[in-house]
This record gives sequence, C-alpha cells and structure tokens, in this order.
Amino acid sequence: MATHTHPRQNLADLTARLRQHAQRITGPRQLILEVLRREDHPLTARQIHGQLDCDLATVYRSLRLLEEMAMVKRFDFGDGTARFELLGQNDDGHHHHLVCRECSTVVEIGECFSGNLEQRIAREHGFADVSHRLEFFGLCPDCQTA
Amino acid sequence: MATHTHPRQNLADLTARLRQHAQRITGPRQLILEVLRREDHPLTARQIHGQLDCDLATVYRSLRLLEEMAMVKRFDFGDGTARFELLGQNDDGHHHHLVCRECSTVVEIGECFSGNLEQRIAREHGFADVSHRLEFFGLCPDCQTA
DNA sequence: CCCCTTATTGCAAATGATTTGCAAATAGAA
DNA sequence: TTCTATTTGCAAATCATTTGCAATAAGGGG
Repeated sequence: MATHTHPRQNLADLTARLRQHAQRITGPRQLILEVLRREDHPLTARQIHGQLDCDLATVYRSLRLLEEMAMVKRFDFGDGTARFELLGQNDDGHHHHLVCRECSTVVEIGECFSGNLEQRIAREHGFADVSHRLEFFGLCPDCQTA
Repeated sequence: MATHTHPRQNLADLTARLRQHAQRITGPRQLILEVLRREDHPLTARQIHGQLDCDLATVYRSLRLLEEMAMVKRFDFGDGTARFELLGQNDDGHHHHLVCRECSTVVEIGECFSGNLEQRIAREHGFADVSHRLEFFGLCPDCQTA
C-alpha cells in the first residue's frame, strides 16, 4: 500500500550498522532503533521518548548520532518539531510527505519530484550540490467530514 | 533579474491596506512594513527588530497580524527560525527559494513547480485543499570557492 | 484641539524544543 | 575482572516565540 516502505530491517542488522561506526551499542540506542523500526511514520523525539525509559536528552543525542551515521533521517513539517524516520541501508531516504493540517496524520509519498528542475535551478544560479525539501499539506479524509 | 519581484509598493498603499482591516496604524507596524519593503529577501523577526526601535515581542505580534491579513508571508527554511517577506496585493506569495547552506544567501525562485503532482497526490489519498512547501538548498558560487 | 475608549506596546516571565555541563554509570577492550 | 573512554541522567542553559499585564498611544466624538 504505502509507496514508501522500509525493508523492516532486523535488529541484528541495525546493531551491526551501529557498530560499524565504532560507537557503543547501548540500551537506549537499541531501543530507539526498535521504536523507529516498529512505526513507519516520522516520530518526534518526544514521541520516541514516550515509548522508552531513558532521558529525553539521551533520545536527542542518540537521534543526532543516528542521523550523522545516516541510519535515521530528519524531516521538518514546519511546526517547529523535528520528526525522524529510520533509513534502510543505501537508502538516502529522500521522499516526501502529505500531512494533515488538522490531525497531523502523515502519508508517505514515494519520490516523484523530477530532479530536472533542481538541476536547472542549480545551473541558472551557479549553485552546487543542490537538494530540496518538499512537503505537502492538506485535509485528510477524516478531517474533511468532521 | 530576480524572477520574483515585488512592485515595490509605496507606504501609502501599505498603510491603506493596513487600515482596511480596522487595525490601528501604529509606528512599529509602519516601520516593519518599511523594512520589509526595503529588503526583498525573507527576513527573520530578529533581523527586522535589528533595524527598528521597538520591542521584539511587538515585532512578532505585528508579523503575525500582517500574516493574517495576507500582507506578509512566512517561510520556513528548516533552521528553526521563521522568515518573512512582504506580499503584493492579490499576490498569494507562493514561490520558492534557493538557500546557501553555508552563508544563508537566498535566491528567489519564481514559481515553477507544477500543480499537477499536487492535484494527483490529493486525489490519490483523498486529501482536500492540498498545498506544498518547497525549498532548495545548495552552495552558492562564493561558498564553493572558499 | 481635547477626551475617552480600546487597541497596542514594553517588559518580564512563561513556553517548548533542543542542547550542554558534569559527575555517576557502563560498554567493551585488555 | 579491571580499566578507560563513552554514555547517561539530571539540571540548567539556549533559542525562537508567546503571553500576562499595567502603562501608553491611536483615532473617533465632541
């Protein structure tokens, strides 16, 4: 159904990836990966923390680490709170979301935005290494009737 | 040059528009409009405040008001700080930016993102009233050499 | 031009997300 | 098991933004 799906990686693999970066495999880090693996929607640090039993600061620190090692991707829906999703191996995680303005329900959108425009924009303005951030907002079916 | 240009509205017009909403024409509000009119790049509340002589809270309150009356548009570059641009009359202000990841230089990009995709996404997921937020990031010419 | 009512401002304190300092706890190598 | 460099928990600090409230100013009416 979902246009975007993680291969639902197993914990062993995740742990192995963690180890690659010469980082310690700690309880909180594994737990965070478990939570992210379980859900496949972007979660806020607070939401993750709600399902764990460790300090919120640790969640933030771990997420930052995981983001640096490209195991997690950060999204910004413009509401002042970052969301995080687990990344598969060799997955740059580039895709977009459709977010309900009312209830914040999130639908994952498979990549479908042509990179042509991006390239052209880069060239026209002499910019290098151009990327983009794109999110959609609207009213989900439920919130339309309500 | 710029693909996006404000008609460089005069203050009298801006003032008139302000008055339409039965709001008082106060010093701070006029000054904020002047600052926004002078620059044609998105400015943060703090940057605006730097060119004024009033409380920062007043700047935030005024910007919120101006945004509600559609005289100003808020942009989000994902750095946790909102930016504001003046809107022309009958201008919904929908356009995008190309932001330098190093020096934060901003280039205005004329709208060029097809609404087709947006429509299709809305339909496919049963969402209504769908809009999008799109920004580009890269390295500007100066920061590439440096 | 002055007065009066109400919208606005300034200031300080509150929020909420995220970060940081530091001492106590712990993963993993020896 | 021991030892040391990482991590964690906790509390306090940041940062952008908002809010309570008393003092002040805008603009209609006289």
